[in-house]
Formats: sequence, C-alpha cells, structure tokens
Amino acid sequence: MSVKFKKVNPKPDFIVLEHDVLDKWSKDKTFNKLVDKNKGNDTWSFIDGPITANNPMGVHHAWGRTLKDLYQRYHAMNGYDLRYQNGFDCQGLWVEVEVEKELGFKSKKDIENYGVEKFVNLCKERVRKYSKIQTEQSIRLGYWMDWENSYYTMSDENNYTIWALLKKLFEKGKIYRGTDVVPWSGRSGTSYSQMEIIEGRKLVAHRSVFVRLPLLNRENEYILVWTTTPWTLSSNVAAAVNVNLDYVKLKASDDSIYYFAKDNLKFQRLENQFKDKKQWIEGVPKLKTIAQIFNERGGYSIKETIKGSDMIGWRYRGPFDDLDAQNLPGGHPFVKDDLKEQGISAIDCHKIIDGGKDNIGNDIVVSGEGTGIVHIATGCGAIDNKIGKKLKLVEIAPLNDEAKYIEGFGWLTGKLATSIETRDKILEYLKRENFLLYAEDYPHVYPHCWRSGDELVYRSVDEWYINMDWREEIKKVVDDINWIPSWGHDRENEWLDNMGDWMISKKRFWGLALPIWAFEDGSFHVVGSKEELKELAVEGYDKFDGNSPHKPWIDYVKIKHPESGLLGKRIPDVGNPWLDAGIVPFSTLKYISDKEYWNKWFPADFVVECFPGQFRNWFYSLLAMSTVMENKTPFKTLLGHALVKDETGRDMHKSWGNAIWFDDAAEKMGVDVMRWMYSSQNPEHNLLFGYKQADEVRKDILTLWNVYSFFVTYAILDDYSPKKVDFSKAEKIDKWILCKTNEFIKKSTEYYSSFQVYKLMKEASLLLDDLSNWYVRRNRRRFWKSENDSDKLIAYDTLYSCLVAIIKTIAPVIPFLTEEIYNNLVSSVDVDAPESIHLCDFPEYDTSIIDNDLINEIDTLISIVKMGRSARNKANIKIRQPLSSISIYADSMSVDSVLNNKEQILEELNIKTVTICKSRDDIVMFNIKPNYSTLSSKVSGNMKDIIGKLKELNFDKMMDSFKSKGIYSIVVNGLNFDITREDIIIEEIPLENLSISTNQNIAVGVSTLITSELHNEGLIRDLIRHIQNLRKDSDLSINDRINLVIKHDDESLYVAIDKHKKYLLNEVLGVVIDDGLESMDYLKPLKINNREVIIGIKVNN
RNA sequence: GGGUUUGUAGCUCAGUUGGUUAGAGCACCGCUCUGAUAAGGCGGGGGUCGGAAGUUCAAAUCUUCCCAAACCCA
Repeated sequence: MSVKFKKVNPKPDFIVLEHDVLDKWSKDKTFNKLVDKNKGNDTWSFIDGPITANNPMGVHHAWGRTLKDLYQRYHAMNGYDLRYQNGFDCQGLWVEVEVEKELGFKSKKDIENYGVEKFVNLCKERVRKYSKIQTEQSIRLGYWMDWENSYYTMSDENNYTIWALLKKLFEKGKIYRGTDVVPWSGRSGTSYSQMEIIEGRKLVAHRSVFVRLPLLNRENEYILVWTTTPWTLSSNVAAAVNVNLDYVKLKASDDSIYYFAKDNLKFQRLENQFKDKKQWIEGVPKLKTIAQIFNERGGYSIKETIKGSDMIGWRYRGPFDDLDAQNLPGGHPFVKDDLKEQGISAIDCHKIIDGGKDNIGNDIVVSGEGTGIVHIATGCGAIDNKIGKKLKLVEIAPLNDEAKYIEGFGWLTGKLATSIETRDKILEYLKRENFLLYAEDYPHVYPHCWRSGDELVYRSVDEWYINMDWREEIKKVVDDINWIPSWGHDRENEWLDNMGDWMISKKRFWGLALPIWAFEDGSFHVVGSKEELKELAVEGYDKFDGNSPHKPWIDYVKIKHPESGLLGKRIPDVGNPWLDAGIVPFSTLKYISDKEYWNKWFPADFVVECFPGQFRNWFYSLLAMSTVMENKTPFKTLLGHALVKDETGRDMHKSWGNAIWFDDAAEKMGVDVMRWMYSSQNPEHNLLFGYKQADEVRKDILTLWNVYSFFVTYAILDDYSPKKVDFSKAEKIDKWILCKTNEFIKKSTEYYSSFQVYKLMKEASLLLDDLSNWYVRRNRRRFWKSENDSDKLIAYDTLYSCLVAIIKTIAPVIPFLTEEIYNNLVSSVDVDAPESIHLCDFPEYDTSIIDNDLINEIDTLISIVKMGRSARNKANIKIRQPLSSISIYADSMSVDSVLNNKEQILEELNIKTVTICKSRDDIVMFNIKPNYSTLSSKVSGNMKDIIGKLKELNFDKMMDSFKSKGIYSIVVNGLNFDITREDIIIEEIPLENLSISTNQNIAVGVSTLITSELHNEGLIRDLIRHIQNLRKDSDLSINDRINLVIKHDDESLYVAIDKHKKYLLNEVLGVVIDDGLESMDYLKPLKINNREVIIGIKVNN
C-alpha cells in the first residue's frame, strides 16, 4: 500500500503557504538541523555587512539579503559548513538623529542638558528595538541566519578590536591630531568626513560677490576677487593668481583700474546650466559676464595684458582690516608661534601669491567661474589652508562650533555665518566701504548637513586622523579580490588614489570611544585593550568597570602616560562608524580571543553589498583595516548590487507616496515572488520594484505550481509510487525533458558558483516553459488513459524526476514553495529522504544521460510545429479544423526532426499526412528581384543582363554560396560579378493551395484545401470543445460520465455526428446521446457552423 | 574639468570569440488553444542598435572622435 500524495489546491494562496512553511521550519528546527548536518565540513565563509539597526528593513535591504541567503543555501546544499552570522550596525549619528527627533531636540546642547548617559542608553535601546524588528522581517523573507547569534557593532568585542587596530596604527605612527579646515555643521555641532559630506550635497543659490581690493602704492588700482561665501572675507589673508595666466588691466568709466584674468572678461559663466536648465534654480537670472558688469557702469577699456607672475608680491588692503583678528600677530584664535615672534599679522600677509598646484598636479587657480584671482582665507577653506601652511601664512578661523563668529571680529562677533541676515549685513558693509563691485545669485552644488539640511561651513578644528600614506598596500590587496561587477576593482582603486587621510573623530556622543588619551604636554597615547586601560588607569576605573566602552562611562577613566607618567584624560570624541563595520572580519571572527577560529574563517569567501557609496565606505574600511591587521584581503569575492527604485525608475520616497514597505510587499506579493524578482535581476542595474513586476514573476511560479498540481492530481488517481526512471525504456520525449533538466542542473551549478543567479532564472523560465507547454501538454493523454501500463509509468517517473530536480535546483531562490512541493512529493512518500528540501544535496549533473542530438531534434520539432501554426494562422484556419497535408522541407541538420516525429507534427497541427520535400521548390516559388540601390554601384552598364541571369538561378545553390562565402559570383558578358545577399530581394510565393512559413533551414506548407469530410471533422472538434467547456462550467469532475443531447437542425452536423459518434462520446466521456433536452441538468445554447445549437448534459454514473 | 558605467522596439532588457533577415518579456491590436494552467500559442504594428568616421568580404559587437544619462572625484 503506497502512501498517497496530498491533494493540491490548483489555486494556491502563496502567502498562507509561506506562513505554514515558516511555522514548520520553526517547529522542526530545520535550520539548526542544516547547521548540524554540515558541521565540520569544508567551510564557506560569508561575512555579513551590518545593516543599520535604526529603522525597519526596506525592500532595498531585501534584495541584498535575498542574494546573501540564496548563495548561502546553495553552498549549504553542497555540504559546506557556514557561520550564518548576521550583523547589526549600531553606532553613529544615524541613531542619535532618530533619538533626538523622538525627544524633540534641536541642538547638541539639548543632549548635554538631558544627560549623556540617559541619551546613550536610549540609543542602545533604539538599536535593540529595531534589530529585533529587522530580525523578524528577515525571518519572514526566509533569510536563514543564526538569529540568536547576530553581532552588534556596539558590542565590547567589536569596540575593543578597533582599539587593537588603532593601537597598531599608533605604533606605526599613523595616528595624528590635525588642525585642518573641515566641513562643519553649526546645528549638529560636528565636522564631517570626506565620506559623509558627499551624502549631503544640495543645489542652492548663494549670493556671490565680486569684490575689489585696493592695491597699495598703486593709486586707484584694484584686484578683483569673487566668492560665493562672503562671510569668509572677514578672514581674508592673501590673494592667489596663476602665474602662467594672462591678466588684463581694465580701465573703468570712473578711471579706476581693475586686474583680473583675461579669459574671464567675456566668459559666460554657467552658460550650459542656464541654457539646459540643468543644475539651475528656477528664478535665478542668467549670470553676467564681467564685461557686461563694467558696461552697465559706463563702459571700459583694456589698457594692458600682463602675466600672473608679474603680479606676485603686490600688496593690497583687505576688506576687514579693522578687525582685531586681522591685526593680531600669529593669527587668531590658533596662533602660529613662529609668525607671532616675527610680529606677522594677517594684514602683513595681504599679498598676491602663486596659487601653485594641488597634489594631482592641477593648477589651483584657473580662469573660468571666478576672476582668476582667488581670495585666500586660510582658516575657512581646505585648499586655502594647505596653501597657508605651505607659504607660512597666518590663519584666521572665525567661527565657533555653532558656526558663529568668535571674539575678535568686531560687529560680526556672535553672528551666525550661514544666516541671510549676517550675509546681508556683510554685503551692506562691503558696499558702504566701497569694496563691492557686484553681487548676484549663483547656483551651485554645495555641501549640507545630511541630517539637518544645515548649510556647512569650513572651519578649522582639531580632529584625529589616520595617515593614509600606505594606500599602495591597500591597492595590492584590491588586486586579490574577485569584483562583481568587475569594474568595482577600478572604482575602488580610483577612490584609494584620490582619498585624503581618514578623519576618524566626531564630536558626538553615541559611538566608538576613540581610545586616545591626551596629556598636558601635548602628547597622546592610544590604548589597545581593556586590559591595558586597567593597567594604566589611575582614576575612575571603578566608575567605568561594568559598563560598555562608551561615553560617558569611559570618560571617567584617567590614565598615566606609560613613559612620561603625566596624567591624561580621554579626548571627548567618538569614532567614525565605518571603523565599526570595517573591523568585522576580525571582531566577529574572534581575532583576539580565538585565533584558531579566526584562521578557519578568514578571509571570507564572499560578501554582498549594495555598491553605490560603499567603495568609499564599507569596502574601503574593510580593506584598509585588513591591510593594517594582516596585509591580506578580508574577502575573496565581492558581489555588488545596484539600487531599488519604484516601477517607473524613480527613487522611492515616503513623501512621494511611491514607497513600498517590506511588510506590505511580503504579505501582498509574497516573499518567494520577491526573491524570484531579486534573483532574476542583473545586479549591475537598478531594480524597478512594484506589484506589476511581481505579477509577471508570479506567472513563472504558477507554471511550476500547475505542473506540480497536474502531476499530483493524476498520481493520486493512479496510486502512483515514485521510482527512478528507466532511461533505456523511456520515450524520446521523456528522454528529451530529462536531458533538458539535466542540462539545467549543469548550468545552475555554473551560475550559482559564479554568482550569476540572474542567468539561472532565465534558464529556469525556459525549462518550466518546455516542461509545461511541451512535455506535459504533449503527454497529457498518457496520464489520462485508464490502464497503468509501463508507458504511463515512465511518463510519471519522468515528470516526477524532473519536478524533484527542478525544485531542488531552485530551492535556494524560492525556499518556501519548493519546500511545500518537496514535502508532498518526496518526504511524505519516502521515509529515508531528508525531511526538508533544504537538507538535501544539490542535484548532480548526470553524465550518463547527455544527448544533445536528441535535444536538438525535439527543439527543432517544436520550431517546426510553431511554423506550422504560423502557416495556418496566415491562412486564417484555426487549429481545430483538420487539414489534409503538410509539406516540409528541412535541411540535412533538421531533417531527422521531421522523419522521427511525423506523428507529433500531425497531431499538434491537426493534419492528416506529412510529405517530406527534397527542395524548397516543392513548397514555395522564389522570385529573385534585384535590389537596385545596392546593385547599381557594382554592375555599371550590365544591369539588364544581370537581371536576366538572376531569373535563371538555382536558389539553393545561391543561398549555399552566401552561407559559405558571403558572395555568389555570376558571369555576364565575360565579366565576373560578386553578388551579395543584400543585392537581391527574395520574394517567396506559396505554391497553389498552400500556406507557408519558412526560415533559414526549414520550409513548411500546409494544404489549405478543406473537403466537406474535413469540414465535418472540424465541426465535431468544435462540438467536443463546447461540451468540454460545459462540463467544466457545470463543475463536473474529470471522470464523470455523461448523457448528452445535441439539439440542432444542421444537415452537415447530422452527418458529422453520425460518422464520428464513437470519437465524440469517447472524448467527452459520453455514455449515450439522448434526445430530450428536458431531462438534462445543464444546458447551453451556442453557435456551430453559424447555426444555432443547444447542448445539454447530465451525469450518468 | 577628470574617472567609471550605460545608451538596442512605447517600457524593461538579452544579444557569446565580429557572421544569415537584430531578439525576448510587458503594453496595444487581430486570430487561436485549453478538463493542469491565474496560463499558453500564432501573427501585426513599432528599430537611423546614441551620432560620425575608420578597420573588415562582413560591425549592435573592434578602433577613434563626438553627444547624452547615471554615479564617483575635483
């Protein structure tokens, strides 16, 4: 007694099914069984890039997580031992921002007033809350991870491992304190690293100014400078030119003289932006040329042209020379001692200097947008600062941490640099004091705080840096990585070439406590471990002990310098969060606590991440940190994927109403559908995510389900017990689908192991189509017939074998549906089989059943059938109408397909006989016409004769010649002409009473003659079809037998029914044809042969 | 301004080492099949393969230049 399969719902609810499978996995602890099964085998090491545990997971995260899951599942099916560790990114400003929002805080001060300890605890709490939510969501997605064992970047282990790293860098002398000019947000009270600033760029219009600076010792002569940040003029130190540029000496209508770059006089600034309205702000007027500006003031004349080098050393009066800051020797507020000793103030530095070149060798001062003379404020710009250091200029840094002017700036002191009011006051001042030539609105992309939208200022501050002068070592590591897509390699190297030193400090609260203790003599010490801290601690360790290494607790600890013995306290800063994520290959793999474990799992075989941005973030920090720690790559293969957009390609935005939340998507479209969608996407391109796309994907899944449902329906009826297919006894069509499935397994292995699952999904669609629309459709009758003979059983064995192989192959992609099918098809009937498909081995390519000739033969057969259908369609004869004959010409490659499969062709096309033709000429006439446009240039005066020759040609010979040589030579009038395919136009004319379809290798023609006998058969087919529909509509079951009434007055239908009665009854499971419609249970009026017919049926069991 | 990537049907994209008449899915229209099918099939309309030049018997594919978009860096 065999075990019966469970009945299959032909209209499944995939969402319910997924939840059932989730319950089953949870109840059976299937995941744990998988882990145990592979324990101790060869390892496949995957490292998860931590997800920011700050909000619920989005559909964009689900893409990466699907890829992570499916490649892990694939490797697990191949027996590898995996770690399955998920990661949460916990520390950083992202979390602070959300907590601040919840508390309604506006500034950094609010946090201090509230209490750092309470605030930090809330940050931790938020991370716990969202990591839990994300865990639930990931489980819903089917992401199999060891969820009890996720790593958190806020963990002690993670933080202390970073300490160890920083210690190594410290010992190499790579950690330093810099007083650089960096982008700064007054509202957030913090600086921004090069990495972050990019997130916050915004197109804005700034009031930019042309300012004239009077030259000393040159009466009524000025240099012209231009800036978009007038507030920096307060801190002007020098003016830079390009020594190689030409500068004009312009005389204005009031006889004053101006110097600026010659190219700038008539340069139309931002011309393209204005014209195309790209990167342009609505309402901002077109920019004027400098010539226009002077013309509006009464005209000008050019007196002279000089070189930039001629101007070097000229002295000028600055716009704010009355301010204390401008007059203090050595600068303000950071005093340069050597300059102070010499008594040099900013005013003393007001000279024209050579701008020089940047580190890539480009000129710093260029003509174009400005005036070719650049106002240098060494305390307000990164490049200015570099120049200042090089040329030993004083530095004036005007702003405090709220971006307000500090003491020493007279009437400006206390004013916010970024406010409109301040700007207007400065403009008024410049005008009043005769410095302002012209002001305008200037649109440009300018950095803003990505969290508050606050405009950034450039501010000179103390920050901590890693000297990245070892970038070449990292680049060597980059070469050892398999980048997918491959251009990632170059992109990463480009970043490494251009990046500056790594600013690792941030003046905030929630994050890695930088283990840097500073001493009063200006020295500092980096602590490398908790143990070292304990050892050096002289104060406050007891208050810290028992807490995580975070603010405020860590700040209680004071240490003594190991050499000088001075007492030091920790710098107040927290660390850059990419340190947290980059250390993961060390911290989570127990680099410090368990080297053996680390050796086993490092480096990772695989990482997956969304690539935009990560070249300078996670990838960079991973590579940099691994290079420091071990000088080895932390991962062997990197798979990057693009972004998720909405259906139309726009970004998904909450406020635009086009965002799709993960939870909604999961419960509406189902996660198998989502996973299929993600997997089919070429990861290099953005994914357009939406319900419409989901419906498309669902079609493929439904095809699989329908084949499965078909199989189970009949298998139950026949009490079928699965067994291995006897390949030798199988029919050709069985062998064909088995071979195709086998090829699919081969390709799958190839595509999974090269991380190109999207190619596999295409193959899966094609195979499912072959299985459903050819194999099952062609073989339905084998399953229907009543006797359980060997032919039927082989069909079962074949279909069963294909189904099981297919679901195993795609189980990593759609784990739910395949599990459901597997449970019914395999584990319910085979006690020895694994209880879950995910505990199975991946199917193996069977080298004993390779038959490419057979695959070709049947594939060609399918295309012949398609051509036959096409030919019928052209003649407008429906398939149900039988036809007498089909003529087929097939070339030597294809002829076997016809010879061996005549029956299939006839049956598919509903035709009586097939004739195999030796030549196309038996089906079609060719009319070869010259293509005058191409031919005319070749034949000079011989066109007429060539046309004549063309008419006599043998078509096949000509085509063969085109195929082999690309040309066909003809001799006319003793001259040789090489004719190409383009030179002729081939017209195909069907022979009489044929409708044709042709391609390169094959020509088919169906006879369009319909005898009355054929016509009658067609009527019967129509009738059968209608009766079947009525059975179906009346909810009769497949094996119900019926009584039948056909009421009509059509003579030909009488004849037809009389002749084909047996066939008719057989097809519709009819017992008898009655005459009273009254006794029938179901009736339907319809039209056959354009005449009214009523059919009626009732069950006769 | 520099770098990377991408330009193929209305939309989304395939197109192998250069090789027949450049394809698929969706959408639209017509026809058709169906007792597993929520499907399927045949056909139609719709293409300067971003543009130009070059190499070649042959270019969507290779080379050069240009144009456009996205991203990155200045």
